[in-house]
Amino acid sequence: MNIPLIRVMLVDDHAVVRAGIKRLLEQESRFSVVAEAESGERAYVLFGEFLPDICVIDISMPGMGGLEAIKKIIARYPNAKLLVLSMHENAAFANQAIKVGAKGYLAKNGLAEELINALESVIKNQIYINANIAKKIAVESHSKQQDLLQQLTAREFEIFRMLCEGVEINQIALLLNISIKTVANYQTTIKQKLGIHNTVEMVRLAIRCGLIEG
Amino acid sequence: MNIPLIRVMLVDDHAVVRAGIKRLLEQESRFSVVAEAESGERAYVLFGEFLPDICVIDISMPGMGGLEAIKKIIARYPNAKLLVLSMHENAAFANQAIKVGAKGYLAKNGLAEELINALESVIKNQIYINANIAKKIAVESHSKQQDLLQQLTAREFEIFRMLCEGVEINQIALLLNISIKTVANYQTTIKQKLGIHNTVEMVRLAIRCGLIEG
DNA sequence: ATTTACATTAGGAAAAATTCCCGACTTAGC
DNA sequence: GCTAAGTCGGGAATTTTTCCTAATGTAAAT
Repeated sequence: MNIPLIRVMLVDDHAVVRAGIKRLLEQESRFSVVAEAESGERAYVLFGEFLPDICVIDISMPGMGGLEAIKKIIARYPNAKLLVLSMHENAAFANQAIKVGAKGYLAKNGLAEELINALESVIKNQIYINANIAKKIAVESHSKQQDLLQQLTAREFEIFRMLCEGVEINQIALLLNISIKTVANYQTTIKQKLGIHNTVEMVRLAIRCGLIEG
Repeated sequence: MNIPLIRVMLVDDHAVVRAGIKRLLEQESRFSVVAEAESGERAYVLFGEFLPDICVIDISMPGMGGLEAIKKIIARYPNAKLLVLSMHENAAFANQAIKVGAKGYLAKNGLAEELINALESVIKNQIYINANIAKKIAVESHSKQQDLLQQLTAREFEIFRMLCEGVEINQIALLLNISIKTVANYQTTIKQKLGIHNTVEMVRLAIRCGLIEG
């Protein structure tokens, strides 16, 4: 009896990490890495080309970023199985990832076995969220700051993150293929929702929430 | 003829990354991962216990962090071969790592082959630094962050700090009894001197320099 | 003592960013 | 079909930022 291999695609801007995970998965003889992408843009293209059974994707990548890639992929392939493997063990990121259509969220500091488990859960059409993060979601979701971030829509959150990363407005517009005006307007509503009056407060809030590092 | 395996220790807070790199190295049949640590504290303890031929270490870890661990290890074992594998392709980080005694610095977005090369260079008592980063060091080494702040005049520094605290320009003008125009002009020259293009970078620089808390 | 350098202070003009208000379009849910 | 919410962006007014210029004061250098 020959069980077909699960065809996996890896998306991460770190080649070493990709190569490592590839070895890791292929050692489990039921996985086969059929494609790798180093950016959100490439991920979208390659997903259509290879139509993998599942895609492991990092969300904090330069350029388009993972969330946007997930959104674009899900828009075209609503049943795409996307498992987020992030360095942020952070409720806000996990929430947003699931909101835009990811089927799982897992921190890189998890065990290798957990990655395998997560992959298999998602393959079985389940949603997988790391236990620690699930706990954090439960705990943090009652903190004021997290509530604030929860108010943001997916798009707002995404733009908020980019703004806090220091990406300039015209760059954001370019990367997201929307007008500068739209980004500027988003910025205003984001600040309003977060009760923030200037850029400095915005960055510091983002740091407090673990969205970006100091 | 039996070549002895090179005994490697891995230090990274991401278990998945560790496991991946372990597979990656052990596929190259001349490496053997003899120990793994998930924190700087553990790294120091385990290094003494296993005395590996070489240690691959991430510097951005929670807790003690990699730099501090490197310093402690080098203090006890000055000939320890420590290769930094970091997510930051950044001259400042590389400088710091080498300064505290690391024998190599490599970004995670490099190729898997580069990791192997780096390991072998360091084993041969060479210093290995990724080409891109070496270039960056050459360029940036004359403008270290702390030196940057030293460039600012007293008034500039004062206004810089207030700006980073989130005090609005008209408030600053009021507090210092000078014109809003003056404050605005200062802001421009401050950004120029610091090589900064927007408010976000300004805040993050201030946090990195310990001027304000995240 | 006079020059030189530079820090501090601003104004004017132009450019860029932000805000506020509004409308269009799409999608999900009842 | 209707409604609510999310996404997108134009128009106009306002604010912020930049760039240029220049007046002062002060301290070090010649």
